[in-house]
Amino acid sequence: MGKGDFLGEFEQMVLLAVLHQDRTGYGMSIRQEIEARTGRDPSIGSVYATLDRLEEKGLVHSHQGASLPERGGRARRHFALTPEGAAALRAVRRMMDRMWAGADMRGAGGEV
Amino acid sequence: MGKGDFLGEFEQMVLLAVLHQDRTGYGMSIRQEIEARTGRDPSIGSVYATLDRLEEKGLVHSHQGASLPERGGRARRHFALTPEGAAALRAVRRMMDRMWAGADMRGAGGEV
DNA sequence: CGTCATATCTTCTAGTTTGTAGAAACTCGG
DNA sequence: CCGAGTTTCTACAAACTAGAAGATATGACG
Repeated sequence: MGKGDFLGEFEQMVLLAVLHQDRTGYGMSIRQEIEARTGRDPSIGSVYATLDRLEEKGLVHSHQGASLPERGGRARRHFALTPEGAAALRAVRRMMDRMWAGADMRGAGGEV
Repeated sequence: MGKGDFLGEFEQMVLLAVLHQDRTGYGMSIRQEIEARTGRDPSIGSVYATLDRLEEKGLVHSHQGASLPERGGRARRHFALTPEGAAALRAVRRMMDRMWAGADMRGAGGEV
């Protein structure tokens, strides 16, 4: 019924960013990973909101980082992919691959 | 501000289905294309809602089909990709490729 | 002919989930 | 206490969803 059976667009990006920084990534660094790769500039709030949703769904797991930041601040919350998260990523990838299969962009949107 | 600068997940799928059936596709057939390729079973209402949104954004163009259906019913509304739609598709593809680049799923979600 | 039953297709309505941004709160070192 | 680095909260906009309602053509049947 719900739409919650699939990954939204931004959820995919965040999940991939978590994968790229497995176990070491936290809010800020994940935001940066996305920015560096895509040029998008999501607000930090968006990232956390999505991260929280992904954790609720069991696709991601978080734990408090040891507090040894040298330079002050609140303890980091590190994220890691769960097996379910990895599976969701593979599933969405498979779906999109099928949708793209045979796509011919030459002349798309041509003569009206 | 809005999120509307990018393509949502389902918007991507619909846009690709339109591409695959360029100029001949209409609500029902587009729904089927998605189902056939991905196994998803979106309601027809979802498809039209998304198609309308895409047309508003100028990514898709629609026109009434000639009424020669042999077997009664309302006239079909055919869809085609616009140049902007093709560009949006290429853009989202590029973004996702960058997010996936170097993704290593081996052992992802491993030892907790 | 007329109008009705039926098949196709589209539009409308109403609600949930995702995505967004910015402000507020927390926590550490100095 | 103050400033820097982080996370959480609040409030709203956009995307997604399903199903019911509306529209429009054809063929049947009197």
